[in-house]
Amino acid sequence: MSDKPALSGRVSLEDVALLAGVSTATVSRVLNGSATVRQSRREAVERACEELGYVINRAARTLASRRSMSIGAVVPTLATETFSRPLAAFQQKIHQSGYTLLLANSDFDPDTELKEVNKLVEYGIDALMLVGNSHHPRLWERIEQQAIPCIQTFSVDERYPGVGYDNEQAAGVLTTHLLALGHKTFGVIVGTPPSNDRVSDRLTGTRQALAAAGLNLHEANLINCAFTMNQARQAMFRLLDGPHPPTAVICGNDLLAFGAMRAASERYLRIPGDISITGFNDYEYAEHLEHPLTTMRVELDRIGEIAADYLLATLNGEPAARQTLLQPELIVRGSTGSAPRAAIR
Amino acid sequence: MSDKPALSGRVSLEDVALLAGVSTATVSRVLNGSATVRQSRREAVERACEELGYVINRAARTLASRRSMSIGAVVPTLATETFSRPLAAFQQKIHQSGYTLLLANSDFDPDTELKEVNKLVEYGIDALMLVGNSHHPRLWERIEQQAIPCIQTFSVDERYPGVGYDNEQAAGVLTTHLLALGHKTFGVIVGTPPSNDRVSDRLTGTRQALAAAGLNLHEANLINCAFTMNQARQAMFRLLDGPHPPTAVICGNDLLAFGAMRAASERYLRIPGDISITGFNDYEYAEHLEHPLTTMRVELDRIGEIAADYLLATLNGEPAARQTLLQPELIVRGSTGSAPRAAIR
DNA sequence: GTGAAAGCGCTAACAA
DNA sequence: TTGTTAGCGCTTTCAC
Repeated sequence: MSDKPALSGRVSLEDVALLAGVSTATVSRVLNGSATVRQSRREAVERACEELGYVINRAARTLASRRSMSIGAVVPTLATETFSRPLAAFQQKIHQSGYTLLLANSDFDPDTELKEVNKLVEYGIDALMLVGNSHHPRLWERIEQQAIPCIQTFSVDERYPGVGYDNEQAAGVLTTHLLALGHKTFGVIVGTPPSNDRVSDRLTGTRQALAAAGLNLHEANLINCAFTMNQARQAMFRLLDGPHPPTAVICGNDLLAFGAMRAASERYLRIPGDISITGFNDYEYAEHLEHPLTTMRVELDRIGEIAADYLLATLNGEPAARQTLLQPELIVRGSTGSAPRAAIR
Repeated sequence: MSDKPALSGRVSLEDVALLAGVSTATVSRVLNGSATVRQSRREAVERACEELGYVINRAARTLASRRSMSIGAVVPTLATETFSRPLAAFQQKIHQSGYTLLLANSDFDPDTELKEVNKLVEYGIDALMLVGNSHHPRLWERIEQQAIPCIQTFSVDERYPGVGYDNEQAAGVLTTHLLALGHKTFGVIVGTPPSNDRVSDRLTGTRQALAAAGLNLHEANLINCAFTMNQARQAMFRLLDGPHPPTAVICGNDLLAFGAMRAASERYLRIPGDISITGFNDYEYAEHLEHPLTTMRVELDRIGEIAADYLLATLNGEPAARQTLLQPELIVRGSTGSAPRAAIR
C-alpha cells in the first residue's frame, strides 16, 4: 500500500497482478475480456484495479498489440458545420466500437494535410478519414504503404473508397433550376481556395449546364472569397458593380448565400424579384432566413456515419461498399424566382 | 532493400540505424533534434529515413519517454460554433508547439465526460482542456492523481485553472438592458440540459437582476430545449401561449434566439415593438438577421487560445495566469426595444 | 485456465 | 560525440 503506486500515481498492470495474486497475463486477459479466466480470479483482478485506481497505458498496449484502437480524421477546418457535423457523427460511430478519434486540420492545404496524415500514422491510427479527393501526390502512397484502411468523403473517386455526392451533378441541378426560371446572367461565389475538388467540380457542373443552354459564365462573375458572411457580402457587391450584373447568383454554401442576400438587400434589390440566390447544404437556418433559401440539401451526418461504417467494417474484415454516392436534394424556396424582364439596375 | 521493410511496411528505427551505419541512439538523437550529432551522421540518418520511408512509432516513443506529446480536450459537442470555434483555435495553438489534439465529446453528460477523460488519460495525454466547472465528482480526483495539467473553459472557478467569463454577470447585463427598456414580464429559453453550470449561472444572473427590480421569473416562463432552431421555435410558442406571455425573451444563444424570432414572426408579433429578444455569443449571422440581434459578444477564439497558452506554459514549467476572466460585451441591435404599453395579445 | 518469458520500437542513462 | 544497454508497460505465444 506504500511502495510503487504511492510514488508516482502510475499504477501498472504488474501492480494489479501482485495485489490480485495472479500473473500479468491473467490481468491482461481480464482487461481484454478473454473468456478464459476463472470467475474468482476475474473478480480479484477487477477489485485490484478498482482499489489501485488502475489506468491502462495505451501506448504500451499499442506497442505490444500493434493496434492503437484509434482512428484518424483530417478535415479542412472545424470552423464550419460542413465539416463539424459529419465529424460529430463519425466520432460517435467509431466511439461505439471502442475507437478514439484523432483529429487534425488541413486548412485546405495539401501540404499540411500530408503532414498531418504522417503524424497520425506515427500515432499508429488503425484507419483514416479524409475530405475530398485531391491530395498531395504522396498521401495515398503513404497510406497504402502502411496498409491503413482509408476513406475519402464529400467527393468520390473511383480509385479509392469514398462517400459523398456528385458535386458536378448537384451544381448542374441548381443551375438548371435557375435556367428554367429564365435567368441568363449568372454569378458564382465560391469559397477559398477554389482549387479544392468540390469547388471545381461544382463550377464544372454549372458551366456545363450553362453551355447546354447556350450561355456562359463571364470571367468577372466568378468570385472566390473566404467562408464568412462579410466576405460573401463584399463578393456580391463586386458582382453587382461589375460589367455583367447577374440576375442569379450561385453560392458555395448557405452561409455565403446569406451574406450575398444581405448585400442585395442593402442595394435595395428585391429577392427574388430582382435577383435570385442559391446556397448549398441546407443548414438549419436556411429555411428561416428572411428570404428562405433555395439550396441543395446534403445529408452531412450521413457522410460521417457511412465513412465510419465503412472503416469499422473493413477493420473487422467485413465487406463494405467501397463507394457510396449520396443524392443531394434540390430544395426550392423563396430566394429564387423568375428572372426579371429587364436586366437589373 | 528486400528484407524487413518489404515484409510489412513497418520500418523501424533499427532499420534506419543499420542503413545509416550508426546506432539506434544516434538515430533517436537526430529524430529528436539533439544538437550533439555530427553533421555527416545526421545527414546519413536523414537520408536513410527518407529512403526507407521511415515513420516513427509514437507508441514506442511515448512508452519510453513517458510523454505523449498530445493534449486532450473534452467538449459537450462539436455540433455548435460555441465549442467548435474555440476548439479550432486551441488546436492550432497546441499544434504550433508540436502537440496533437485528442478530442472527445461528453454530450453534456458528466458520466460520459468522466469516461472520456479516463480514456484520454489511458492515451497518456500530457495536458487536458475541459468545458465548464461542473463535472463528475471523481474527475478532478483522477486528473490530480495523474498530475496532468488541466484547464477549465467557459466557466471559471477559483479552485482550478480556468478561462471564461462570468455567466452570472453577463446575464445580469442583458437583463438590466431589458429592464431599462421597461420590460416587466420575462421569458427565458435555455439549452438542454439546464443543469450545466453556464446555464444555471446565467439563470441566477437574470433572476438576481429581476429581483433587484422587484420582479421575478414565472415558473412557466423558463423553458429548456435542445440546441436547434426548431426546438427554440416551439419553446417560444409555449411561452406565448402560456399564462404569462413575456414581452422580453432571453435566449441561451443566438441560434435559439433566431428560432424564437421566427416563432414571434409567425404569430405576427413585431420585433421589437411587441416583443424583445436577446441572444448570446454574437455569432457571425447575428447582425445580419432580419431583426439584427441584441446579444452578448463572447470572444470564442480567445477562450481556446488562452486555454492552449496556459497548458503549454505549464507544460514548459513557465508561469501562467491560473484564471482569466474575459469580458463579454453587450451588443445592442434591433431585436430589443421599449416594452409595449399594454401586455401583448 | 494459467504463468513464464520474449518481445513491441523507442529513449535515456551511462560508458567510452 | 557516439554506442551499449536496460527498460517503458503491455500482449502474446508457448508450456503446463
